[in-house]
Amino acid sequence: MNNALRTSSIVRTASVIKWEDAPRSRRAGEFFKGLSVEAIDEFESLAAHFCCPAATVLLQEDRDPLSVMFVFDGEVNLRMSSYSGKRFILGIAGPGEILGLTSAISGITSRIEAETRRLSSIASLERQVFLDFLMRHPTACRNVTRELSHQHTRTCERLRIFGLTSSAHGRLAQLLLEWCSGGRQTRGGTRIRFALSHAEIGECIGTSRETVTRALTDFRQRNLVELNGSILTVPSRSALEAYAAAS
Amino acid sequence: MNNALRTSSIVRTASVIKWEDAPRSRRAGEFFKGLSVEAIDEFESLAAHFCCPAATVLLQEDRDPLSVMFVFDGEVNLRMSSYSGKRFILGIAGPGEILGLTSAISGITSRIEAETRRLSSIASLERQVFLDFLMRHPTACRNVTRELSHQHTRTCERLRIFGLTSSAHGRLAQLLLEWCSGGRQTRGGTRIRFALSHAEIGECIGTSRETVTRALTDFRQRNLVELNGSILTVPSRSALEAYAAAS
DNA sequence: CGTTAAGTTGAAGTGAATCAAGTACCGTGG
DNA sequence: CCACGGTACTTGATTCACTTCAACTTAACG
Repeated sequence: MNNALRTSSIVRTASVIKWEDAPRSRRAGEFFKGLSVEAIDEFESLAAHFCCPAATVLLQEDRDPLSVMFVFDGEVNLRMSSYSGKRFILGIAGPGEILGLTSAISGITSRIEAETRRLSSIASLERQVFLDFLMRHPTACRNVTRELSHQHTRTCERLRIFGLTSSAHGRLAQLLLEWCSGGRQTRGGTRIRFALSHAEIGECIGTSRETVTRALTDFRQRNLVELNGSILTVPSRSALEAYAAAS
Repeated sequence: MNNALRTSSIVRTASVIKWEDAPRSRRAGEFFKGLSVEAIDEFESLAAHFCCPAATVLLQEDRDPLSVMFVFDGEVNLRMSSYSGKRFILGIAGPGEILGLTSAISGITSRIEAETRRLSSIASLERQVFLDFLMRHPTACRNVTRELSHQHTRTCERLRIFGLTSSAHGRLAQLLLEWCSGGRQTRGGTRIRFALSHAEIGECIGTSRETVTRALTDFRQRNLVELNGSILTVPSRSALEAYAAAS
């Protein structure tokens, strides 16, 4: 997994041929789909590559609205925070996702903060350089459009949880269902990795640590979930859906 | 204002010259910016124009994900609703906005419903026709990208209200501040038109009718707002901001 | 002038935040 | 090996804001 953390320059000097296989796989996500080798090469020459340790702030509210970051490897917390210190997690960006895209396009300072959860590999472009690149490559522009609509869909789903589900238990159920989509189907149910602490889960659904604990123990008693260490299993997704709908 | 409700065919037969002035002004919004006369003409030939009365459902959850609608005139409620009957208003789309854009681009069925608030003038394109149009006109594609990022920004702002402000009073204050951006600055404060009922405001911020009433009377007593019929005045925006931050 | 929708106000019930105390689980260093 | 400190988790008691239900007032409209 850490292979991907090698900087591009190393890959480049190794072999030009590799541009068409190995690096291509490294470039997950909408943006690089269908781009010509020349376009990717150009992108590579424009981007600044770097790795950063966990808890590195990549984007901050009202600051640095002028660059776009591509996540090649790692995990990045996307969060919002208020002046009163309250904050919440909008989602977690993984490989292939683009940070600061919305504000780069519109020019409006976004109020989303990005912070790495662990060692991550990032490529950064200045806003104007990025926009010029899009002008030269209509395919990239179309990909960005698609990526934006994915991001918007995700934000809408999160808003849906907040807007339509008033109870904390219901919101947690919804969140687990959302995570189930990315989980592994096994006999015994859908299995998902449970990397977040109760506090962070609370930040995802806008509740306190304690409420998350209580809700999870409640779910366990109802046999809606099973917890073994950091592995969470949902025996019956439809049962959880029914619970979520009822709350 | 209802002039714009004339269908395009009428405008067309009237005079070809008018294509370059009057209709251009009718086409508010990101999408038509910088488009050539030929491109707009092509768009016009592809689009189905129609007017619809208030309370017409334009887009429905899980239905009709295959068309894009351009609002030329009128107001359209954007809302989400759950199977349990609960629903909330995400925002109100006006002239120049595009409905169903996100789902048309990504192909994922969006869960946003659109319903006219009053007599509205709409142009509709089938999804694939729209996508083909974008392929032929890179400028339109770029405009769509910008429009998408605006929509995303708005969704984020709404999510911000839900995620960061736990009290209903605080959320109302935030909503009013959001509306202030589109209000008129006068001596005496920022004046905004207040077209929504208390019930609808409640749906915007996820609270009950009664709570909205109580919060508004509270705000009046604190001199944070003044209410005269359907005109709401915010004497000091900063005072309201301070209140919102404190809650 | 009567009917319907919207707004107002009160009282009761409840879900969740908060505070507080205690437990389990690490890795560290004596 | 065990004491130690830190973090995450658990559980209980209290408090409060909001929902809900209900009665009532006001406004809107044919």
